[in-house]
Parts: sequence; structure tokens; C-alpha cells
Amino acid sequence: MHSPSEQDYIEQLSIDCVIFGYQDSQLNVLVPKLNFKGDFCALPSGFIYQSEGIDQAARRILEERTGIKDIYLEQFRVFGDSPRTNKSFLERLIQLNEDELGDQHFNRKEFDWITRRFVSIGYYALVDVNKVVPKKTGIDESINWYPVRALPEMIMDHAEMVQSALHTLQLNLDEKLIAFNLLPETFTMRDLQELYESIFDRAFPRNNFQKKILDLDVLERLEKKFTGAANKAPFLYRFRKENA
Amino acid sequence: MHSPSEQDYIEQLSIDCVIFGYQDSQLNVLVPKLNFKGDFCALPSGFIYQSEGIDQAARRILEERTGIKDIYLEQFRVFGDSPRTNKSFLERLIQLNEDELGDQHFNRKEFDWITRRFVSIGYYALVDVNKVVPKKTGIDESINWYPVRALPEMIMDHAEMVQSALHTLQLNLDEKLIAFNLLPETFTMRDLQELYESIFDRAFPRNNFQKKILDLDVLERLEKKFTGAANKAPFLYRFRKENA
DNA sequence: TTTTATTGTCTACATTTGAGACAATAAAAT
DNA sequence: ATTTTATTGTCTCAAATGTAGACAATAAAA
Repeated sequence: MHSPSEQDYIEQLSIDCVIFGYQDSQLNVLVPKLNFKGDFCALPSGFIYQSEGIDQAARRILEERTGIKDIYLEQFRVFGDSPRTNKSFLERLIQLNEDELGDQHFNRKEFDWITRRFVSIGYYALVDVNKVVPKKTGIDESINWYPVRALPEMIMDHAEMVQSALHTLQLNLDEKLIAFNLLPETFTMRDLQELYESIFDRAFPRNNFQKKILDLDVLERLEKKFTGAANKAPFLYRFRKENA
Repeated sequence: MHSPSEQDYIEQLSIDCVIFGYQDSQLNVLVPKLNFKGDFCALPSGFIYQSEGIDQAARRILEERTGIKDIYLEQFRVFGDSPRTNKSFLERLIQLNEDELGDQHFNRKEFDWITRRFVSIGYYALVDVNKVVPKKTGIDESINWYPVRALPEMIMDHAEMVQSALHTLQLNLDEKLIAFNLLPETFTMRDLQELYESIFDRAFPRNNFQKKILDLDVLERLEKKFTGAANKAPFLYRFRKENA
């Protein structure tokens, strides 16, 4: 969150990003924790410059707030109930941080600007956690991956946003062939299956999962991956990008 | 479009409605034509009051602009490319209507407000054309149903919005069981099939369509409909609302 | 050389989908 | 009254797809 100015940004309209990553056989969401007393967790969010499109704004916000760029990103829903404002959250934050906060962080004008009723466009992002190093910004105390089904408490309606994003991800997974954005360049069939299982939170039969995926005809089979384990080595696969 | 005031509405954020109706075996869209020289067609649109949610705003806008209420309505996508503004459209409108337009319709302040870059939330609506009488407002010259595949030229990106709404309708049709919102209370299986064919713009085999729909187990069969035609009379069906 | 754990694939079976056929029937034509 | 016509409702069979069990292949440890 840069200090917002009334001229540069569209007022009362924001973008919130739900960033999915896959690690340790779990679907995770990247959640920054604000550098204030009180354990305030909030999805990476920001505002839209007058001169940029909303998709462009989402990419910029994502990079400014996390350092992540060049990834799959798509809008999934608008959140705009009438009493939707972060006023109560910010008041509580200021109350808990009175000593540290002189007038340095918020002046009155900025406070009024940012505590108005906001409509927010939800975007979800899919990242390969091996390619990406999330970087916290000055306003963050930390930025961590949390299992999508064990998230910390978050401000406002951000928990609901994650659920809505997860639902959209499930609906689009096969249709748009986007699972591969969550995996490294090469992966085994087991890797892909465990990813599916973590997204849908249920088991798939191994034999039929393999058949279903191979029948999609979007993977190329590479050399085997010798892990050192006492069993048959699995093949590595790569997503053929001409199918994207 | 009421005269917008900077205080009442969220700035630079609008709602556009794609209203689908079914008539004469065709999927139609309701398109008002503005009461100005120059054949300006625009989807019913409006702004969001500070005190109302976006869904609520969409319902209000729909009723104010068309008289339609109590129907299926859902957001489908946000349109927000950076140069998105109706400035060029309004300048052309004013140019073509200089004689009629004193300063009565737009003062400078309103013109500036309304010609800024706008982000718009697209909603699509499904109506039973027999239950609904679209009413034009003062700013409309007319309000007419057009076949979704033979629309008049529309301002800005409104044609693209209709295509996007149609795509969402197709994706959600079976999943959410919303086709019945486009039909009268009771209908024959042929009615329903022709509706599906107009939405997907392709034919369905009659025998299997009937089987598929009946297998959904959401219809109740009523008495037969005697049309006077020289053939077997079809049953009437009704959508059981406990399935909605 | 045997054992162990896992992979890749095959087959058998069940379910769903697609295409053709046909009896039922409302009203017109004979 | 009987035949004809157009359309409806449903059945059957084949094809495609999905599901479950089985088993050979194999990398490394025992």
C-alpha cells in the first residue's frame, strides 16, 4: 500500500490478489502480515492508476507487494457489499499501535480516503514456488505461505475471497489446463496427481488419473527421474506449451 | 442515466446489464436506443450509490432503466482496460445534437464526471418476456429486443460485453439450472430444446435431449397441451423450484 | 539373488452418451 | 368410420467414457 493520492488512483476501487502456490504436497496461499501490533493479515492489494488497465494494475500490484511477476493471473469475482470498508480494521490497528504511530503513517486525508467504502476486484494467481521468491515490503512484518485450508485470520472479507478463488480454480482447472502453472517445468505423474488432490481435497485413483491426463494429449514424456528410492523410476513430463 | 453527483455515487465505476429474453425461438438481448440523433445504442447502465451493494445497485439500475425487477441477475466479468471511457461517444453525440442540446442535458461538471475513464461491472439477467414489459425512460428513444447474433451497433465495448455474457450463460446453463428463468411457468420439452438450441446455436437430437433433461429430475410433468395440431399432444412441464 | 516399493499399463466391468427405430396419438383428410 | 399425417415419448443397441482390479516392469536395498 503506497500512500494513496486522490488524483492518481481510481477512488473506492481496489484489487485483491489470491496467490496460490504448491509446496510440500499442499496448496498454499501467500499471505503477508502487516508490520504492526495485532496480527493483521491481509491479501496483497492495491489501487488502479488512472492510466492503466485493471489486468495491468493487478500485475503491478502483485509485483510491488510480493516481487512476483510473469505468472498466470485472472480476475474471478467482484466484492462490493454496501458496508464493505476497512475502517474498523484500520481503527483497531491504529488503536493497538498508538505509541509507534505518530502521524507518520496516516494523515487525516489519507485515512479518510482509504477508509471509505471500497469495491474490490478479486484476482487469483498461480505460481511455481521454485521460480519465485516472495519479498516482503516495508509495510509487512512477514509474508508466508499458508495451507489453503488452514489460513490465519484475515481482515475484512479476505477469507471469503480465498474460498471464492479456490472454487474458481477448481472449476477452471481442467477446462483451462492451468494446473501446470503451479508445478516446476518438469514433474512426475505423482506430482501432478498430488497437486490435483490438494486442490480438490480428495483422492484420485492412480491408474485412472494417469490415463485421464495422458488422454488430454498435452504432455510430453521426458527421461526417467532416478530418485534413489528402491523402486521403479517414474518418467518426467513437461507441459507442451502449444496447448496453452 | 440520472444526472450523476460526485457525492452520491462511487466515481469511475459503473454497472452494465446484458438482459437476455427468449422469444420467437430466438435468444434476444434488450437494447435501449438513446433519444438523440445518431442511432446510439447502449446497454442499460448506471452507477453505484455509496450506500448500496453492487448486486443491489444492479437490480436498481435494471428497474430504473427498464422497469424489470425480481429476475435472475449475476455478475459475469469486469471491464476495465485503461483507455475505457465514453468521452468520444459523448462528444460525437453532442456534436450531432447541438441544436437540441442547450446546456440542458449536460453541464460542464457532469460532462467531466461522466467522461472520465470508467471501470464497469458486467451483469447478465434472464427474464421471461411474458412476465415483463420493458419500459423506456426519458433518455431512450426506444427499447427493443434484438437477436443476440444480430445486434445493432453499440457504443464502446458493449458488443464485447454481450459476447462475454453469452459465453458465461452457456457455461452456467446446466450447472446452475437457469434456463427456466427464460421460459414461462409451464413449457413443453420442445420449447426447452429450442431455447437450448438458440443459446448454443446448434441442434440437439430430440430423443437424447429429452432423456438428459428428464434425468436431471428437476421437472414435474403436468397435463397435456392440446394445440389443435394434427399430432400427438405434448406434455407441459414445470420447473420444481425446490431444485433452484 | 531375493525382496520391497512404486510405476506403467492392461483388462474386465459399469455407466454414460449417441443414433436409430417404433408405437402412441391428436386432428385433418378421406 | 377409417386412413393419413405430423409429432411425441420411449425403447434398444452400439459406442464412448469412466471405474476398479490385476500384474508385469524395475530401481535399489536386503
